[in-house]
Amino acid sequence: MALEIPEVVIDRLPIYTRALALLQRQGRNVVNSQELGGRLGVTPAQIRKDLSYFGRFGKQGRGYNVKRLLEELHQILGITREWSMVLVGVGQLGRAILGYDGFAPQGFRIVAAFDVDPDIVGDMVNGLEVKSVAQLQDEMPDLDAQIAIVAVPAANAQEVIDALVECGVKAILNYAPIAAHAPPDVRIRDIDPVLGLQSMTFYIKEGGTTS
Amino acid sequence: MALEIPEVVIDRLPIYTRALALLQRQGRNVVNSQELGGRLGVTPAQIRKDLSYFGRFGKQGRGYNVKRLLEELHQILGITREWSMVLVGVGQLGRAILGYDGFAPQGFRIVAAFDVDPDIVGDMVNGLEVKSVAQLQDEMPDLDAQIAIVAVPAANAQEVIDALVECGVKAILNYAPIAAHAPPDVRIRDIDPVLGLQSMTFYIKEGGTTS
DNA sequence: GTATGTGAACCACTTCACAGCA
DNA sequence: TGCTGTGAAGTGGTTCACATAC
Repeated sequence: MALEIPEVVIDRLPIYTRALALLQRQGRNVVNSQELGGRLGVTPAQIRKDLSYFGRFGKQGRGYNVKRLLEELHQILGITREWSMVLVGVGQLGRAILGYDGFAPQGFRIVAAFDVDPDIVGDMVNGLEVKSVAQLQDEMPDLDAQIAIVAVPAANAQEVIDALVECGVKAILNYAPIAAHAPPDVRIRDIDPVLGLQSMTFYIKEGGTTS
Repeated sequence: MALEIPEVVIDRLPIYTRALALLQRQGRNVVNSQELGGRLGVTPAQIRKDLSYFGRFGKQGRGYNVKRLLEELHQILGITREWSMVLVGVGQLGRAILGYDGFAPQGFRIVAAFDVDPDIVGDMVNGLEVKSVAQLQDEMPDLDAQIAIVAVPAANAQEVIDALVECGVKAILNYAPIAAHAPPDVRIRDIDPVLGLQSMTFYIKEGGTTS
């Protein structure tokens, strides 16, 4: 199987997955690239090309079986299983993340939470006892978590990420507003709503130009 | 001035801005594209090319004056002013957004919050009285908010977005996990942490391939 | 007849490499 | 000498268009 799948393609697969899951809930059995593309704002050719990196899932003249394609995508993305995650940073943002109900239905579960603040360590938050970051090295082996969520202040984010990498974490969802560094075998996704706002203001700042 | 600036370029400017602001706080006066690129994981040529769309801000042999470049970028992005935003959806997620302390320092202020739930309407949250979405049309003209944040359940997100567009909103930060539609003159940014997780699992699912 | 899968053509962004300026 | 600004070259992703299969 191919080693040369563009990263943008991988980034689109979860979107397809999300749309297919919706179609399935709506009771649809079959969908074609045209309709799927229309719903997502993506060209039909794009969808067909993206899928073709992984196999031939459609039927000419008909389209794609929703259930089948959804299963294939789950397989491809590695989301047939549950994934355990650890959270570092249990401040306001961290608590919101712990309370976010969008992870569990998709198979992502936060199994431990860490903080530096001694006033917070020991607290029960959403059914989890907050542990000290000092214990990270000790606790991680038992947790079997390859994914971490970082919700600490910008100033401490890089050191936390370094520590997590040291513990063998392979994917990081970073909420701190910094450009984080990690070895090439560790994936990082940054979530910073302000960046999105700041790029949108460019376009609206004065009856501005539409793309 | 050019009408043909790639959207990817615009998306990078806030990152440059963030890094320059940090440099400024650290007391640095000058930076060259090499160092800035190193910090951000971007090639120096990329930075120079991106900036060249907007003008000539550097000095040969020296680099860029941090303060000057920062000001230019603020100007370009339209973030010299404050921006007012409205929030729709004051559930768990909405409350977390209201409490998020990352917006204000960057000049983004939530000036009103709306919800459908009569049990929530009237509540004071973070100093704002929650209004009914039914009042959206009435309230919006006074608020002078061109940006909206959507934090309602997926099932209601599109109708809320339609209503906001109707009210003249020009940019939407969408936290609902759907592919939202809007007219071309309205910008949308989606924030869905699950999509990020699902694309990362592709790479880590079994001692997986690094990019 | 209809919609997929895919090489080929196209387009857009990135990187190169060097002239030009401090 | 050192680093920017930028045409030109290169690269990679998107779209086209049609043979293929149902």
